Amino acid sequence: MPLQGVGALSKLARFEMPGSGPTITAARHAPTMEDVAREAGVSRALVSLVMRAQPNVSAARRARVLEAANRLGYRPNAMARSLASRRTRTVGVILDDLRNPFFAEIAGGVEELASELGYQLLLGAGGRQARRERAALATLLEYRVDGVILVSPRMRAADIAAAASEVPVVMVGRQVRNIDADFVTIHESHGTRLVLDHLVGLGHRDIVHVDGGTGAGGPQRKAAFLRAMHAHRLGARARVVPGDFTEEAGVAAARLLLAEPTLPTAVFAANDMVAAGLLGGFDQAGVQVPADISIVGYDNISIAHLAHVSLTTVDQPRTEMGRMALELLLDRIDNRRPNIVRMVEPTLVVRSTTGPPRPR
Amino acid sequence: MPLQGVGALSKLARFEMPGSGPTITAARHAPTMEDVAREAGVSRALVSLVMRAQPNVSAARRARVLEAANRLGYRPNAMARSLASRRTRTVGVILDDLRNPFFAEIAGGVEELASELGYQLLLGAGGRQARRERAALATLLEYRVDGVILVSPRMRAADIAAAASEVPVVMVGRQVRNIDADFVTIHESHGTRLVLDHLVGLGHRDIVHVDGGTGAGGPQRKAAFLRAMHAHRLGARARVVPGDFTEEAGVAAARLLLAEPTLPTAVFAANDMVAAGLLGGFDQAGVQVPADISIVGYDNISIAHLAHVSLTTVDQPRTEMGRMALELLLDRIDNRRPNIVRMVEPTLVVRSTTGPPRPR
DNA sequence: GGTCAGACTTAGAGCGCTCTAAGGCAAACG
DNA sequence: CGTTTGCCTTAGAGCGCTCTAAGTCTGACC
Repeated sequence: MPLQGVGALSKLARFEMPGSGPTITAARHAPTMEDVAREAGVSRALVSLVMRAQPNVSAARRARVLEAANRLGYRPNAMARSLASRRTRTVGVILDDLRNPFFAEIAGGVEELASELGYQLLLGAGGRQARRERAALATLLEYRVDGVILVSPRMRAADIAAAASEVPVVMVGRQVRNIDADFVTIHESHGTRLVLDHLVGLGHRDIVHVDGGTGAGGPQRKAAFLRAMHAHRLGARARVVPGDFTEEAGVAAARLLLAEPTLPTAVFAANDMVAAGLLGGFDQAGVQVPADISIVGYDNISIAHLAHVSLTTVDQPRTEMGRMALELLLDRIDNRRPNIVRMVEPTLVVRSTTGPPRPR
Repeated sequence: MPLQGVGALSKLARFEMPGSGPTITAARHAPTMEDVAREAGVSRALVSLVMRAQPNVSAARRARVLEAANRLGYRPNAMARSLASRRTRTVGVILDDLRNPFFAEIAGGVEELASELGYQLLLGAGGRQARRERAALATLLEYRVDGVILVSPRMRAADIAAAASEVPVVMVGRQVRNIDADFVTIHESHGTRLVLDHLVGLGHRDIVHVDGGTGAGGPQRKAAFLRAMHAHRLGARARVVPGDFTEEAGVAAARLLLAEPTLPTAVFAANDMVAAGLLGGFDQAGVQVPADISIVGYDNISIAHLAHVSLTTVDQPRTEMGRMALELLLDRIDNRRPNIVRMVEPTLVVRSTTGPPRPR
């Protein structure tokens, strides 16, 4: 195994004893193609051919090179390869925060497919700040990634457009007009419609939506709720309580609703965190779910399926979205073609927080 | 903005019209240092000096170069830089699965610090398979990362040792003897002792541990439980129910305990998932927590703090562990020094699933 | 036996940058 | 007024690989 930190020494050695044979110096630094070529008794270019699994190399030569490489512990230098070939086989992923499972799961999907296809992932997080996000993107571009996946980016459209003019870009969860990129988005209103079809089908009429405020997707989901209520001829009874995608908002909403003379029969939360807060709030007040009130979440985060929670919610196939984004990106990298917008269909996962309303 | 996919064309152009001036060709490919140097009227080396923020460049020259770079939209090529400088300012992170919050949060910690220090993250996931993990590691090494962080690796020690002899390595969550690497580990038994001190302090004597089976940390946690019970002179009453770190195991354990004539007064679960399962199981049977039985988890995953769950549990500072791992790694990269083992102290987070036992 | 296509192999010029050694040039010195 | 000292700046040799153009060597064919 080569030692580290002796690069300078090895260079010296090479100059000082030019006739001492390759073996001695080869052991001092990470072996290069040159070393392998010498060991196998062929030219450097042939080694390159073998390493890239090109045809037109005789089986005998190939075996000899491979064996030499193996003997030396040769590891191709991806930097040098990328520099010469102008291809890095690396894609950049920019997301908000890995600690947010939504992003982590999308990244997981990207990673999964990337490793299957022999691509490497360069990761950058923006930590909810457009400025840091932009910096992370700039760095990725310095690494000359073959393409970039932006997951719900917060950057200004102009910044994204600039990047998209330099490198193939796929955006997940946010659509921006007039940008040369592909998109993976969720059919938002469809998910909401599924929820209301379910609730109304169970017999609910008084349905409250605890919304997500101005956060990403919040206004859209609220609008979709109102539209869907309207479609069910319940437009007049549609009610929205303000929230903000957090558990605390759910707790607060539960408190608010409990303070009123009559409870609605069902609550549709902007996401699962809010739903969890609602669950907690009602639970503490002795209100039974779903006997007294039904609750539906959105996202199907990991807590939703817990026996103790067992939340009816809308699932977004996050892993699938990640894979899809990479798929589009790689296709985009080697085919010049019109932009694609891929819609993902959410599905309803019915668990035990929903049931028919208590007869009155 | 430079167009993509016209590299060959630009090369042609350069040869065909050698006297046509640099501006025409410069617009066709991503600008290089050469282009910036020409634009600023200085040598390429000076541009390099400026780009690396080296001293000994006059302010005037520096400004002129920076301005030229900006005008051209120059972006240093990290591949070329790495190749020449033999430093990539890139660290590799290998983990099991991004979709597991435990790993995602550690990775989040690493990312956070990395971006603060101007390092880039190359990510690889093993998907619970030692083979894939090894492959991911090999790829990272081809990219000549400056160092590697292995989070709870499943690889054989020999594979890790081989990697550690090529590149600085820091391991998180697993300790291996005789490997030239640093370690970030959790003081396992301390966490368990905190739990038992808490429970015994509340007056509990009949405490059951639902263990994690043979999974990582399972046997250790079980052993720590037995030791701590012994230390409290409760060795004879210590009881372990087999589990496996999943929610289902918790549900099954609850069912098992409920089938017995008397319930223990407290249960210490191997992790929060098991605790959630216990909670669900007892809940369904109408057993009150913590009035009838206290439950303690381990990990403090995001669900633990939900109002509806509010689980007393042991927190492991995952973000901190990630940051610490990178800190050690970077220190290790530029200082040759003895290996370091950094112990992280878990803390007990008391919420509402624990209370004094019901008097009998 | 000479020729030539086709299969293999090799030489060598980059890819875009870093970094050492050497060069230029002004101010300061004797 | 010729040096010397320091500060800037430059030339140029790589870093390890890819890839085109130019070989070399067979064996088949006439």
